[in-house]
Amino acid sequence: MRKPRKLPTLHEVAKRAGVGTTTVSRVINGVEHVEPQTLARVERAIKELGYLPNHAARVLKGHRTRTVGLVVPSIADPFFSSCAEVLQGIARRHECLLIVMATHNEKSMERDAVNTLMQHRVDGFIIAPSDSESGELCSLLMRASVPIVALDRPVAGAVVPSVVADNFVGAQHATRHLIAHGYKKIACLTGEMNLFTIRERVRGYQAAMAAANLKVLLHTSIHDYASCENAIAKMLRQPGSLDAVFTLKNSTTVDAFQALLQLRVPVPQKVAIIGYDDFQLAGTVRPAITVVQQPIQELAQTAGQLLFRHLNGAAVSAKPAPTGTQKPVVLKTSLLIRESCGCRPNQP
Amino acid sequence: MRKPRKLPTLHEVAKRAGVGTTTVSRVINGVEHVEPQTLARVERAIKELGYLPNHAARVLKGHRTRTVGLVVPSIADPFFSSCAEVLQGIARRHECLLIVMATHNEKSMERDAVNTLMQHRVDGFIIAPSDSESGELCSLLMRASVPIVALDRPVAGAVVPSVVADNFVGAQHATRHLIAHGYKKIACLTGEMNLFTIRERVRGYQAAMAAANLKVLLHTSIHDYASCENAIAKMLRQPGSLDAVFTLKNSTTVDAFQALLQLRVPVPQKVAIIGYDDFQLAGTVRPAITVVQQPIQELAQTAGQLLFRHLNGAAVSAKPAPTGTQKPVVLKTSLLIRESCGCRPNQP
DNA sequence: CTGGTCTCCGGAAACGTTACCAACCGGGTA
DNA sequence: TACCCGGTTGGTAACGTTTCCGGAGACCAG
Repeated sequence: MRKPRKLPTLHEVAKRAGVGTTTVSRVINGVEHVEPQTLARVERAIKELGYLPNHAARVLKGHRTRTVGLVVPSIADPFFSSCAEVLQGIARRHECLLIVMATHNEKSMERDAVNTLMQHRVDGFIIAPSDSESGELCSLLMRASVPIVALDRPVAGAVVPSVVADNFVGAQHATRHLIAHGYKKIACLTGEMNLFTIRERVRGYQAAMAAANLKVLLHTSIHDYASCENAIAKMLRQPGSLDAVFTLKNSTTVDAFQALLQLRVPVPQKVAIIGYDDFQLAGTVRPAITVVQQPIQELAQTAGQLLFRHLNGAAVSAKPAPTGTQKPVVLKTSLLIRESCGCRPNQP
Repeated sequence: MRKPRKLPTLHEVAKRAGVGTTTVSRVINGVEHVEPQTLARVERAIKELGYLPNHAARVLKGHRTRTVGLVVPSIADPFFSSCAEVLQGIARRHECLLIVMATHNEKSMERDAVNTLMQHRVDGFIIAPSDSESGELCSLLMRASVPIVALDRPVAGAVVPSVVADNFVGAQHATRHLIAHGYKKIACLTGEMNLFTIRERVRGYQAAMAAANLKVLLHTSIHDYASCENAIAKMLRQPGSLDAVFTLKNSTTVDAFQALLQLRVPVPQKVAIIGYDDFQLAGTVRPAITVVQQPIQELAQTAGQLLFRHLNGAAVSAKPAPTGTQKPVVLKTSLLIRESCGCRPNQP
């Protein structure tokens, strides 16, 4: 019962136009040396038949698929969906199709995604690797010599070029800012510690605290609103044990802020807060929330540029970098100062 | 200089395993009638060579691509990226690949997207049509008889099944709620009026206002924060000319809310506000914002189910629906009552 | 008139896979 | 012995393109 799939082929166009298949092929590829008259005939036939070239057949013959894959933890996450949007634009400009796959930070899904993409013979990869899964990536790289660039997180045993934000400095800067305000009991609410970015941010926080001789207050098991409110309430129970909160993840920032409001803690008079990653309404809410802002657009943009430079430019040799291991491209973050850190709107 | 692209083929696997290509094909397709011993040999060869089937070649032979396309205005938009996430999950469950394309509500990009997807011979489409562009869709439908389902907005001269939210009732309900609170000067800040969803919401607003004998206050040219604040400030200048604001789009809600705060207008004591579409922090902000909540998950889910039912189930005949035109599936919205409409947390 | 260089065109061989068909091999049955 | 049959195999023709190669004219110089 499954017959209908039958689009016109190049042969049918050729027959209808009374020319050979080669000529039709030349026309759809915009090759010159075709008489204007025959060209018109062919174009008419194409239009009349509603012909659309069969991508699979083209790929099978010529070797490029004009397709690149993007592998990210989630499409719904604002950070990665922004990246996807930017990258799709870049791909479009290079007449490429972008295929986005979500891994939910699971190894098996990541493997699946890469596999699927390889079966589709994508010309290149951009991937936000779920940590320490680079073995497979590298083997794929060598085997197929398909260009890969890592986004947001470097690949562990990395010989692949990567573009990341400066998580360490970003977190360090934010923590120092709180310290400069005179806060001493600064708690850090992390996200999943198995993520490279989170670990870097923790390191930055720790470095700043250590440099100021302050005690590190790390909470690594916050995963939803309840646990967040719980942790904060617990700290508040002993007076003077909490000055400020530094949250390392978007959703945690929101949770913590909401918890502080819920617990009727004046922000920032009693407890200040800085979050990592900007979000919608962070500036609208009262008090407006100070955050570390990531250069999302630039991150995606440079990753895309890097990939397409490899794709169009010089051949990808077996040794991608003459220097050995690739230095990752590190992009600066910036502290977006609003009110929740204790600053007045127009004052540092 | 572009040599390297050379993955092992089925032939090479066959040669290495000392069997025919047919046998290898049987193995990778999990067909029975293969002796355990040869199966093992083949599987070993596959592993050793790192063989991955060439999707293009498979497609060229058998006719299904196990690929579906999703065409939406934007990937970065939370509404559509949530849809994409859900749909990708469904596709995965059906062993299909989802390809997402953004149109930015431009006709040309929509045409491009559909074209590209057709060249890739996707098995089916889910599309949020940028209005009144259904001519092409229909022609494609008939020509190629590839299943399409419309998401969020119906196709104009629709013979294609569609899944939409009840924008009319949603807006009507919200407006009535404001009216019930005693507000009389209720302004409606629309989004792009060429979008079906927005027009429906406007209709709902108008219906509710008319039923209560109230004057319609429509603002159709709000497109950013400045114009939003401007419009509100202008209305406030004449005392008693603004009771409440009903915003029809996510970003407009945020802008309007921010403008009211900026203008030091007590919300909801002086001016109430209800927005269309929920968003992060809508419940955290003070006052918490009442919104019309759309059934995003269900929208995507039923669209996906509809598509895959067509794909797997009965053949898609030339006349998709025996009844003629397709009735769209309409999903209920709900009014998420918080504070900005004038309600106290636990009171209607 | 011959030979060479253009321009325009078409035949046919790939590309990597699947599906059809035939073949082989045991062994059970007449 | 002749026959058939079910479980295993392999050869080979497609699928719709692109590309190589060669042919047919047209034109010009020697």
